[in-house]
Amino acid sequence: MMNAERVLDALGDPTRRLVFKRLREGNRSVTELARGLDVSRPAVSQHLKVLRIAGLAVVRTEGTRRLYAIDTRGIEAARSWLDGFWDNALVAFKAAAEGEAAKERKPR
Amino acid sequence: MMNAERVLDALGDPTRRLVFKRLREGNRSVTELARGLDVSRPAVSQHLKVLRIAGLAVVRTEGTRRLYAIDTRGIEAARSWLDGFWDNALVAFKAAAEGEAAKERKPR
DNA sequence: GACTTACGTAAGTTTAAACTTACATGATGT
DNA sequence: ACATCATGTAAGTTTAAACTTACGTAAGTC
Repeated sequence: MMNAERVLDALGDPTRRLVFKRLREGNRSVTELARGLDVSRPAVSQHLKVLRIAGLAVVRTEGTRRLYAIDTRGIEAARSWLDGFWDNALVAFKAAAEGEAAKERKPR
Repeated sequence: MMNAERVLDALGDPTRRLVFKRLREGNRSVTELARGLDVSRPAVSQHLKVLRIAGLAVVRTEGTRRLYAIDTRGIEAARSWLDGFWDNALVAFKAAAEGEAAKERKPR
């Protein structure tokens, strides 16, 4: 089972999310992924390692290159984690919303 | 619309996730939430602010206390964001699988 | 009105992690 | 065998953000 919290840690960085988003384009090499991003190629390599360990990316070696792609297992893990809050939260939020509505609208 | 990336940034910290998880217990004051956690009460306050801005928590003032609860909007935003990868990921995976299949066909 | 409780925030410190440079490795081409 | 390409990782630096202490404020209590 994938560790959902590890996934959230992985997705908690903007640059890493950029790398992750570029994985949608299909199988990409590290150099390709680094192109356009304003961080160095080794930095991207490190981000990919984190994504891989989190279960958000898979890698396949092809010759001298390493092609990365999205791994759905990490996504699924994060989804389940979020869903765990859904039921409980809905009740609590409803109660809070009713409390807020009863009071005068007050920003901040 | 809630900013999904802001939600992910918010959930990217372990301590903040701990606070968030404690919100499941229902409406809790800052002092209550801080109890048990190994960070100071102001630290929890700061985490709650981040959660609130991200759309993961709502607050309701009751006398001198401020009761926090889970806000489902942030959760929903994160879910949608993740779902945006789901389809693409499947496509990429398919493409990868086909590439693999083409390779598999020859050797062995 | 003084005192307490509960809290948010400012200011400064500490720490974790993101990043860079430099280097080592393994595959491919000549 | 040598050169090149693509990459991962070690080591050290830099930076962002998590944290603490100190303070100010608003609501409740005596």
